[in-house]
Amino acid sequence: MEKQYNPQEIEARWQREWDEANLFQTDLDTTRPKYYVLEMLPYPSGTLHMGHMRNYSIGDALARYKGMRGFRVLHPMGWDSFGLPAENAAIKNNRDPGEWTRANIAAMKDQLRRFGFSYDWDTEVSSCEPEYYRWNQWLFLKMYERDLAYRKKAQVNWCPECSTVLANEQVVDGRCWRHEDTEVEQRSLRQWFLRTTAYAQQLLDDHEEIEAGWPERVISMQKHWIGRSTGTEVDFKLDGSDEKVTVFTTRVDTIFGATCLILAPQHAWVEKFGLAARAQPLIESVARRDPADVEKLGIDTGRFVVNPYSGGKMPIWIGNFVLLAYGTGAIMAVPAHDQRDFEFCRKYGIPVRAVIRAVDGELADEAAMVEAFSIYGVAENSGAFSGMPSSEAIDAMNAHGEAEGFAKAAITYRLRDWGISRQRYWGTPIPMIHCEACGVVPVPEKDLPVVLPANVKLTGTGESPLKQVPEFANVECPQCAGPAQRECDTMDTFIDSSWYFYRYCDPKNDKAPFDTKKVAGWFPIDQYIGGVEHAVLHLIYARFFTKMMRDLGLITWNEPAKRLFTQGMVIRDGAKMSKSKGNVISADDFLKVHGADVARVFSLFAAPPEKDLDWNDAGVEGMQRFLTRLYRFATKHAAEGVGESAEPVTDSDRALLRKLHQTIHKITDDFDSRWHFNTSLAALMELTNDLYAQEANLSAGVLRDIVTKTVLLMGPFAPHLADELWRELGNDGFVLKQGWPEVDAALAHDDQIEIPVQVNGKLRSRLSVARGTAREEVERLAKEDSKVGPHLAGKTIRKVVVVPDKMVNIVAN
RNA sequence: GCCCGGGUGGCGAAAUCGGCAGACGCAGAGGACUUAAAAUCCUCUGUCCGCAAGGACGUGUGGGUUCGAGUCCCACCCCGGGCACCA
Repeated sequence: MEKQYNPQEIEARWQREWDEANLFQTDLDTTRPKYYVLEMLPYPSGTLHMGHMRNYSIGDALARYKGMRGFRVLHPMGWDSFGLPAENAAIKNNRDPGEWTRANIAAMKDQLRRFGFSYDWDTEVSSCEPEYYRWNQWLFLKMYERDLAYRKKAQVNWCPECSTVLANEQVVDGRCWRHEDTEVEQRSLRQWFLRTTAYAQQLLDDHEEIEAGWPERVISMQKHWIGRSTGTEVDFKLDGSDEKVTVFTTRVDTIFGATCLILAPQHAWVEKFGLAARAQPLIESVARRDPADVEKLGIDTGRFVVNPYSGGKMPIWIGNFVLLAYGTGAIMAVPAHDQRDFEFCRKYGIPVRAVIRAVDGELADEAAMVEAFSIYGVAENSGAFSGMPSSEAIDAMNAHGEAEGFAKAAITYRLRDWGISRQRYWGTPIPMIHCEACGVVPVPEKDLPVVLPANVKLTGTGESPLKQVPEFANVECPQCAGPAQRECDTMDTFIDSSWYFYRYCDPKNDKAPFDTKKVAGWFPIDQYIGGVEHAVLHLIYARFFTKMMRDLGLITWNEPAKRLFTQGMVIRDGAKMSKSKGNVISADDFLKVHGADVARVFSLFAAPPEKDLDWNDAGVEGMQRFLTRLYRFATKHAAEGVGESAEPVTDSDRALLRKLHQTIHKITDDFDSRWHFNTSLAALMELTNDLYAQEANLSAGVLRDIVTKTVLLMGPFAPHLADELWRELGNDGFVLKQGWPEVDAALAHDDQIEIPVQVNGKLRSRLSVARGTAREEVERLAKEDSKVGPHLAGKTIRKVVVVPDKMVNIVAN
């Protein structure tokens, strides 16, 4: 009997049934192949947005598909629950961040449940709980033991709005990644760092292992971020002294053309020369500006260095375009062969000396130069190296410098060590103690976790809030038992998300971050899914942590995730959904009006998952119509054909069975290769349309077979509807526990096919022929075709191209 | 400036290996049912010429390769993203 589709009623009922049956519990039976599908865990802001919903709809479709294909699936979810929003909300509303966070988690978990995502909540992880963050602390201690965690005074990025330090990765165009309008300041603070640079080369090399499964874009962004360049480090002696300054250059072949040495304004020698105050305006002149708009500024220090290759004296300058953080913070300026140096030297009247000529040309006339000649050529006026091509000169000069002890080949990375100290409350306490007598002392492992104290007064002044808590801050030194101070900074929350995916495999372990054997049974992650905005933050940190944990002996592999998928953003009215733009669709409202299945199907249908999705309310109606059509058809015929043969009798039977099996083939292929679920759903719509069109001509048993398999195919996309119809058809159990429908190649096969006939590449007719018709026969039919004839009149056939079962092209003139 | 993507109807898109461009959905037009509306169902819908049959044109622009190009090659234009005074 045809029924009315009532998604809200159906969805609530099935969510209850799934819970009661523990349907999503992870199967630990190791006889079946495993599949680990992971979606990036959310920050518990309190409400799920449509970007999350899209991310999880993709992951859930995959998880359910793999489940139906016979894999035991690990499909976990958790909470990246430390972080500033909780603290800011606490200051604003005078509420405990923990209480606020846990209430948000409860609300979002309920929303996830109401979307019907197949998460195993027994593996849930929440990073703000001591059961989790104690292992952040433990890992930190292990890194400290291996000198991978260290403390140093450093120029750091300070966001006045966040009142805390930011990692380089969290600074975007000189502004805070959380506050687009807030300019980041530089402060000199003592901070904890993780030695990510120790893994720079491995992070690059191991791209090879993941290249096949990660988007090229992400790999290329990471390569650029790590920024390896090969070159030479050269020591220049201060004239009249034995002190040296080192510069890094990729073009040592140009060194005979160096006419001055330029220090970054923050370089140690600037202070040494007593010029720090004068150099300050140079620092400010480049702060948060587009480099193209910044005029080059310099200060002559009046000092000189000696060029170790040429023996010549070169003045030392300070320049605003030299970066302290890259290379050694000092450069040799070769104006003739570097455009930036050229601009600087011309402005300040520093000589230009050409030493590289084009391979088939002459040395440039320095006085007439209007721009630098910056490509490889042949060295001239370069002592013993004259006449050598650039690359040869580089090798020879490296060898010479190394022999003489003033230079050596070197590799420089753009990647910096990861500053992780945050002067905030809602994060993992750094497990260190400062003792006046013993210095920095690690908290003994047995004293972990260092628990974040509750009821802390938050003021947002920029001082670490934990300093205001004497019972936390004042502690006995573990070494000498004297009075000591705890480290009161907390860890960057990106630490939390750098290894959470391991914890899912063993979430309740209180002896170790995880059991090595348990994670080995699930890793690597078969498919990781999340937003591309994490390409250089989270995804570099996560790879770094995996390598570090491998070196600690916790795991044995190099890379956490075999495959990564980055889905597009959800856009509405031409902009990313955001509160400030007022174009947000609330998940709760949507569930009330349309239900979960409509949301899921719409988000998968409206665009292929890697592209941005334009949210369109009319399109949503269309998906509702599709689900309703399928529901009505299935319920109308639910009782028919039980126990009857599914052998085709009528032509309609054969046509629809063919369509069904072609659809199964297509969707299976989409899941296994391209993930173009928009076309999977289009195929299911076509099948549904055909069912309606042939409704009266189908044998009951065939109709039942087709409807049953269509319901199974819908399982990954609209799981509530699928289970409801599965039950309506008189079946037991859940769609998720059924096998994925098999393609019957014989049924999918078309015997009679239509092939286009072209004359000179233009479509003129179509032939209906049996599949496999011989070339000659097709050619004969094409030439005799009544629609083709007029186009051949008066012409000579020069050639006939026949692609069997595909097309015919008659070339004539 | 450098590195990635991308450009197809009114809109979201499809065309997976060089072989019928525009599947599927939205929007629109017309019709059926209805006292009426909603819902549902049916038909049409790239542009131009034509009563029609049919024809011409058509995947950012210009060239090229090919029997045949949205797809491959060269040059260019535009849009989006990433990085950016990286020595």
